[in-house]
Amino acid sequence: MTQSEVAESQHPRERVLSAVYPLFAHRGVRDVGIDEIIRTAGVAKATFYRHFASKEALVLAFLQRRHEVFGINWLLGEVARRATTPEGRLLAIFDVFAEWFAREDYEACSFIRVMFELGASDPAGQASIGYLHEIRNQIVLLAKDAGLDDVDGFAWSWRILMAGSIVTAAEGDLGAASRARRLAAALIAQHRPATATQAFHCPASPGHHEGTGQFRRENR
Amino acid sequence: MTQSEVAESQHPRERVLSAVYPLFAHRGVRDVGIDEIIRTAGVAKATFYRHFASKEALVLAFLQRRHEVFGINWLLGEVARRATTPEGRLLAIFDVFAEWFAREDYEACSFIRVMFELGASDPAGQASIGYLHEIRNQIVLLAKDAGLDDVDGFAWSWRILMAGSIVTAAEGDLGAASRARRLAAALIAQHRPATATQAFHCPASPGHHEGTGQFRRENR
DNA sequence: CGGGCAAGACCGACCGGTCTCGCTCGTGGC
DNA sequence: GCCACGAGCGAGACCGGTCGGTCTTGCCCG
Repeated sequence: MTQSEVAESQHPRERVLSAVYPLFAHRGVRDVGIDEIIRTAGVAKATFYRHFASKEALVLAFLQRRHEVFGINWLLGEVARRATTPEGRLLAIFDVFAEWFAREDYEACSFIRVMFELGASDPAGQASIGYLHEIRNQIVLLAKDAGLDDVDGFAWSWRILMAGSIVTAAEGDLGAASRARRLAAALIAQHRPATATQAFHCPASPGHHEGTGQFRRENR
Repeated sequence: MTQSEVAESQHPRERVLSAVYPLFAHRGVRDVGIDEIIRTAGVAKATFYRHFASKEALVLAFLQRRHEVFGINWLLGEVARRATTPEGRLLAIFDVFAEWFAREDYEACSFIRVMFELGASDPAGQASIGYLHEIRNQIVLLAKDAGLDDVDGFAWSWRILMAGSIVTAAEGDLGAASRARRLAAALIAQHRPATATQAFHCPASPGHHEGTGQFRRENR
């Protein structure tokens, strides 16, 4: 193997995965057909199906790739470069988001998009939800590091801010990240134990249950 | 006309719209084909195309219908039934959301789903973003009623909470609405003018711009 | 020589969209 | 009051294109 050419002389499976990544990430899953995939990857159709049992298998592999290169672990690394304290690392998530949202080819979160595109009952939708839960679990660990109260409820609320800013950024809000950061700071204050908890006014909601870490909805 | 039968003896366009509504709302737009639509509506294909120029035109009509029967005006009505004060009406949004999320056939926000499914450059995606902006504009008016500061930034932040809870509810958080409500209360406190503004600690972010009402991203 | 490959023909199913049939029913001329 | 007409309709054949997926061919390289 000459190793020259471009970098295309890799394993066909790898060529397919790296070719399909931007297509799926930017345009979603259903809009990209097999023919376009193999054309972009420069791979024969038979070769594609030697390495992937079906398009669904490719989608699952894409989601895993997304999780590996642009998921929570990548985010935790970025966050660690920017802050040293546990609370600072939490808030730094939205500084990373600010750079992400500012990209002119901002493509939002593939897990959320696939969950909506294919539905929660589809295997790829289930996998997406699984990765989103993995993100939330890491938030739980960060919250524990920060010594916060009710880390599970905190992580769910944190996910609201992450998902909400991702969506409103796609809607067109250029300041979504900084807005979410302000809300995140308030959320941290709400979950700081004992000393100087919430000093702000929280109007009561009649018949308003607490809503702790409860979970699970049957797939539609 | 006997007027009996069922209630199906309406105008074909209306039959198509009411038949397609649950299909699009629950399964998205691309998953539902023309053949299934006309079969469900009990309408001939030629009749369908007499009333809709294309499937895209049907999607646009669906979005408009969604906006009319389940959009911001419906939400404002529900909210008015539950609260009298401006701040109470704002917070009541998440009480309505709590009931919405609890439905076993919860289908999330069609505007967000279509925006992600078709992309921001697609006409239907553009229309969806337009309806989302209309929602935000009504939040601005509610915020003005409540006498809050920076109503535009407030409305964007409020949309973060709405969109975020919608997404995390789809992920499986049964308490998304009450969590968002708590955050919303903190957001209102942040935007209450002068008297007793934020008493909580908001850690500084190095090089962190303010992020006011700026807006607009070019369609990808 | 043989396994993995690129190229691409081929498959049935379905896509969005057009067009041809009859049938029905409301309407206007008489 | 009657009837012929025509618009609108349901049913469905049909169109080219594309979908995901299979299979054949011939090449290249170990």
